[in-house]
Amino acid sequence: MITIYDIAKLTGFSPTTVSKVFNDYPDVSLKTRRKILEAAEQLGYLPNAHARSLTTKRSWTIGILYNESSGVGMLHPYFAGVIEGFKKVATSRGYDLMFISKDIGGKKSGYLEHCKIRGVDGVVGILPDYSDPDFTELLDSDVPMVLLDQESETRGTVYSDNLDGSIRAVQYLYDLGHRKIGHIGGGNTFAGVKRMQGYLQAMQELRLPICEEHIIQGSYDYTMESGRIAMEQLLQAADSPTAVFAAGDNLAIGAMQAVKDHGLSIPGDISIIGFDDIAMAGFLTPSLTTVRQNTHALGNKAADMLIYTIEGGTTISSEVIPVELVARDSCRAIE
Amino acid sequence: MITIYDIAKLTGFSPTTVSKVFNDYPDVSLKTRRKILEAAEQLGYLPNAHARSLTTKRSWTIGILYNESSGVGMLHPYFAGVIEGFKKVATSRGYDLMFISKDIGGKKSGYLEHCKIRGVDGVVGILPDYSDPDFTELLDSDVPMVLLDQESETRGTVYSDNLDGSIRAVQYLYDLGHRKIGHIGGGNTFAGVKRMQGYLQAMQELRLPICEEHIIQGSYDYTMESGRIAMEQLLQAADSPTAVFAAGDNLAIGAMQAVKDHGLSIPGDISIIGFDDIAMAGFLTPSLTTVRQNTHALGNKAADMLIYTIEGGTTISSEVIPVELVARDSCRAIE
DNA sequence: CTGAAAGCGCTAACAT
DNA sequence: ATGTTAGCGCTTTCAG
Repeated sequence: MITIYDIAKLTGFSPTTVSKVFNDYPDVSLKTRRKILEAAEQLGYLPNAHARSLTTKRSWTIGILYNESSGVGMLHPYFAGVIEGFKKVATSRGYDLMFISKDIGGKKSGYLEHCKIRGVDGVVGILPDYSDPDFTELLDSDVPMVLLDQESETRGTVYSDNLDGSIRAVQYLYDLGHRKIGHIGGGNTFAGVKRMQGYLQAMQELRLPICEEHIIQGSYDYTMESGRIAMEQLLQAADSPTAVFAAGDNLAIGAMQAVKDHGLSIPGDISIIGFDDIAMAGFLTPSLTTVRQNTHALGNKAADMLIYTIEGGTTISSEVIPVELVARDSCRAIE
Repeated sequence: MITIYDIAKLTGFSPTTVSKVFNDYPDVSLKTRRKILEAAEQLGYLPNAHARSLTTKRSWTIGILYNESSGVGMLHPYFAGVIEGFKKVATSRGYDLMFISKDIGGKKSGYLEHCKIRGVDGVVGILPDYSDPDFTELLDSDVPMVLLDQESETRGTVYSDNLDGSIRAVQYLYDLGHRKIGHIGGGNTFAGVKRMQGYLQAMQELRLPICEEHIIQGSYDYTMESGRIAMEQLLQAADSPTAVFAAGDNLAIGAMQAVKDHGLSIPGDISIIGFDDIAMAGFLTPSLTTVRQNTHALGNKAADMLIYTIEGGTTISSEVIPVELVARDSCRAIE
């Protein structure tokens, strides 16, 4: 391995000067800088990140926390989209991304321990359930952090405008003439709660009766299967809804299947609207009307915030990313 | 930060002995070991991975190479599934995962450079196109590596049995009575080529005429949109096929949409079979018959191989993971 | 069984 | 503008 000492030897300068060149110190003459750079090129020098981190206490690494236990995490397009967006700005700002699991070195440990051992500069959390005690330990630590889909007194957070999106979804169905509007919820997750809240609020504002039978919780991991089961229940209801707002596209897809299984048509018999706008939404039959989350913007913003914090900023803010209703074919006007 | 020196001071032993305890050296008395462990616990000691890596030249980090330029990468369920599987075994063996991009430190560089600077112990590649010159540089290096969806003389590789899967897909359609079987290809990717080959081979073995008009390439990134476009072309064909084998589920989904857009029914007018078995497949209407790739096994196997290589093993092998035909509703028997 | 000493590659005061 | 020195936290001979 080529080190700065090799370059120093070759050029006759000291290792310090060599180091200065690579760190863009101003107090190196242009001539020296050139010589050193040339020698580095010639020798094929590459810096050693570990050595650098050891002295500077900066690893230029950001940890990604995500749900590993439930199958969801990575496999959900939402997660993938956010990470894509996050990675783009993190990379451009010089940071690399590392997955932080509860285990390290093949042994059980915890998020905080893992972060400390790896010396990550900060962490981005994308979890459905932030109440995990192992997570709160990290939350109470001094590790810079930004959270997706969460509110916090002490940390920056980023999330979609779930409330607005839900209200618009219900309003949209209302405008199409629907009065019996059901909801398939996203369980006790941050987004699930917010969307439920938006649904309830919209129903109230529109002076629509809120019928308990028309509100069914899907699972916290937004699986299609749980959407299917929820819709089954909705269809059992005495006076089943003419339209359903599902808290996630996967839930909506499961719901669509249940409707079809009952020999009913979408949107003929029941209109369905989802939340997310996963890539698939436009390719379903019928194509799914949904509330689009801007996952890319979510990721971008989260990275901006985290890096700001890492680099000394201190604002604790909540960034709310606007959503957009995408009208397709799964809802129809009635009456 | 608590270091081994703090523990040494507290217990009265030398830093060396402390280090030995954490590295499970046998030549430390049980009593000493206990005292040191206790002190470590009490002080809240956590090792510093950078310092350790600096001396040992082992980072316990594995780099993930994936396609960042095309939007595909991370967003495709295939990728996510493989990484999930990979991560599980890597984590259990003590390794963490880091994304390796072409950039590092916010500057353009290259995969190899990035790997060297970060000192990863090995790399797993999941790329559609391994001919990227920036990648071949890494391929020619001494960095331990395993490749997905690729064959190589010098590196371990893991891939699904694309040939077998494709042959079975065609055979399945044949058994249902189909004789005019079209193919939507996965472009010039490893999997695309293999699946095309399987299609052609099966057609020949079944003594079915191979009609150029019935073979259309989708895009190398397997987008639904490209599947839709390909199917449009297939429908223009003078004597359009009664069944289509698509090289990926996304392609199949796009194809299904095109068929429906033409007022035709699946499987009434045209049968379609895909490849992948993404989570969505069973929830489409009609549900999609497809060839299931075991992404989890792919990831597991790749991790096993890579770690074996990292830890001194030298076998260069290709591991082929079996696939499975999942019959659903998008294909029907004719005549 | 325990410890002293050296060194991994780099950076940061602090001279000069 | 350049160099000296010390040290980041840990492991590894090698001696005792």
